[in-house]
Amino acid sequence: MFKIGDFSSLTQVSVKTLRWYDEMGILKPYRVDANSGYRYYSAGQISRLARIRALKNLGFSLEQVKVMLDGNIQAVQIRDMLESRRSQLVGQLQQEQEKLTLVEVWLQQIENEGGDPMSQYEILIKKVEPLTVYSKRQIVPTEDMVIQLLESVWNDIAAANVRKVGPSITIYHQVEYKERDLDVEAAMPIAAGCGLETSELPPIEKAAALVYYGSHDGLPAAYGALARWIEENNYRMEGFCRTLFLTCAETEEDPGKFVTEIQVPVVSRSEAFPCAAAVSPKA
Amino acid sequence: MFKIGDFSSLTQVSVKTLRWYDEMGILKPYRVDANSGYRYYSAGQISRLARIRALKNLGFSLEQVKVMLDGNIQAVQIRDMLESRRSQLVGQLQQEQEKLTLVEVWLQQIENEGGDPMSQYEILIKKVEPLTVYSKRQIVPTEDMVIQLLESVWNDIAAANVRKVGPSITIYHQVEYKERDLDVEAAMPIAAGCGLETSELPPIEKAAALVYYGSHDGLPAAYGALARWIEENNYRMEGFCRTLFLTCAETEEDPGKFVTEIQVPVVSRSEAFPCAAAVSPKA
DNA sequence: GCTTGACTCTCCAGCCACTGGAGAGAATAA
DNA sequence: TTATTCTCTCCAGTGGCTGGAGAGTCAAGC
Repeated sequence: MFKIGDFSSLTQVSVKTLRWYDEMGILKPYRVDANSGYRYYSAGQISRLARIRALKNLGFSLEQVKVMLDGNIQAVQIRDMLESRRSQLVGQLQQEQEKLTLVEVWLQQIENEGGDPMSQYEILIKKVEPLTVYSKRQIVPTEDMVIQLLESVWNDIAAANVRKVGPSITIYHQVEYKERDLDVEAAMPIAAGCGLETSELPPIEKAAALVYYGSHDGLPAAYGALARWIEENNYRMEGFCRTLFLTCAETEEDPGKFVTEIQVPVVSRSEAFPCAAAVSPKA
Repeated sequence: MFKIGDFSSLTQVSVKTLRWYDEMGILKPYRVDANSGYRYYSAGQISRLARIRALKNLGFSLEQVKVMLDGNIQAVQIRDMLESRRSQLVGQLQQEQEKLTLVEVWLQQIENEGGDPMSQYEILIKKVEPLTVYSKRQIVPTEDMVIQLLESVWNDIAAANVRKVGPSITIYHQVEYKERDLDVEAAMPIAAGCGLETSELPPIEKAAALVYYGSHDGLPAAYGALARWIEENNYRMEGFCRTLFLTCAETEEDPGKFVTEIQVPVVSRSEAFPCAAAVSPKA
């Protein structure tokens, strides 16, 4: 029988943590003195505590640990929990790996160029959620006509008296760069089920996004910069580029102050993530 | 000029988050109406928000992001922050990798053997903190004499009237297994500066630890099981093993209920961690 | 039996970066 | 003038603890 302090120095688990495990019902003391409230632990409980620490060590939450230790649980359930934990870990590992790569690329750029260290960071990798939109897709002869397609979308929405819930988007349904006969979609996010026929823009798991300031004349250069960045950061374009007109003629008068976001779907150049091979045991 | 909701759908950052950034002083609205308290954002702020999101994306805290954006900060400081973030990330990656390996080994064992899925998890990898102890080191002819060495330590401590602050420990200062002439140290954690001469047990960065129940006769088998586990989990022993007598003759009468912990220092077999190579950019 | 000091108790606040909700006021459309 | 949709502020909660305050308890020495 140990008092909490002794049990703590025995197991190298802090007194606070032991009290917390008591409160959570994950490790009740063997006996609690009714008068003083003192907690007394038995030697036999060291095992349970060791298990708790081992499971926590693998990154399970206390709630999960509780289930694994208390529920009269079968091997198959343990396996399921391990499986889901594994895929979680693989995902985390990939994410961390990506962050690390980004940090290291940035460091390299500082070493090499010494320029404004913030300048690069207009660009970020993000997940784009699926979006409900009203849209029109068409093959237009030249770039200029894209705006007219967009305007026709605005007109339809104004006519139907529907609220816009996001910025105008154009999607280029072609992988290569073309000057003529562009297959382009003009889309406007609206709420679903509001009269107009809607469609769903698919999510982009990983998009390289660049926010650009200034008139639309600069957009080709911005696309170029983004393409270069994608190359340098060991990604590969895969999918259709989107342009989001965050502000444009509708909300901003001065074209020099337009704000535009370019989204390019990408995948890591090193898919079949190099760690994945090293990960499986006894490989 | 956008109201918070519009700015939110424009940037895909939630209203709550924008309010939070306001409160934290990391992104103040362009204008706040004095009467209504309504927040109004300008298109120009999209850039700052994009930077915030990009830096957060790399895993920096809001506090750090604030410093990076507000302080008139030099390239060298940015570099330092990136450097420290990088080493942090490398550490995290290694840890996650290890967890993943442990999870996968466990999964494999379930596949192969289908036995009690919890049984393995008496064992965990942990860091052992340095410890201040009173100790005696000696070459003893046989295993049995180890107990006597330990008892002599107990006697010294009792004679000096000093409190013990942890379990008795024996350390085998030899790498190979020997039956005779063991170089062994018996140690007892005590507070520093209490009269007795103390020494410091070094920390163990990574120890495979097994908690064992039962009389000391079973210890050799436990050592064997631990050694096997280490092998299977792709570790390698490196350093001197410790035995912690969590309970023994002092606190427990029944030798069948003794609780003992074995600690074996280990290193990952795959030092020069396989991901490390894949990590550097443009490798 | 009394004092001292070490231990233990409970309860509250804080961490991080938000999310969710309540209740009240403000803006906009019909 | 509603009715609806914003927006505001304030509070609670997340996980897994750590730290601290203030009060009660235990064990040893006198």
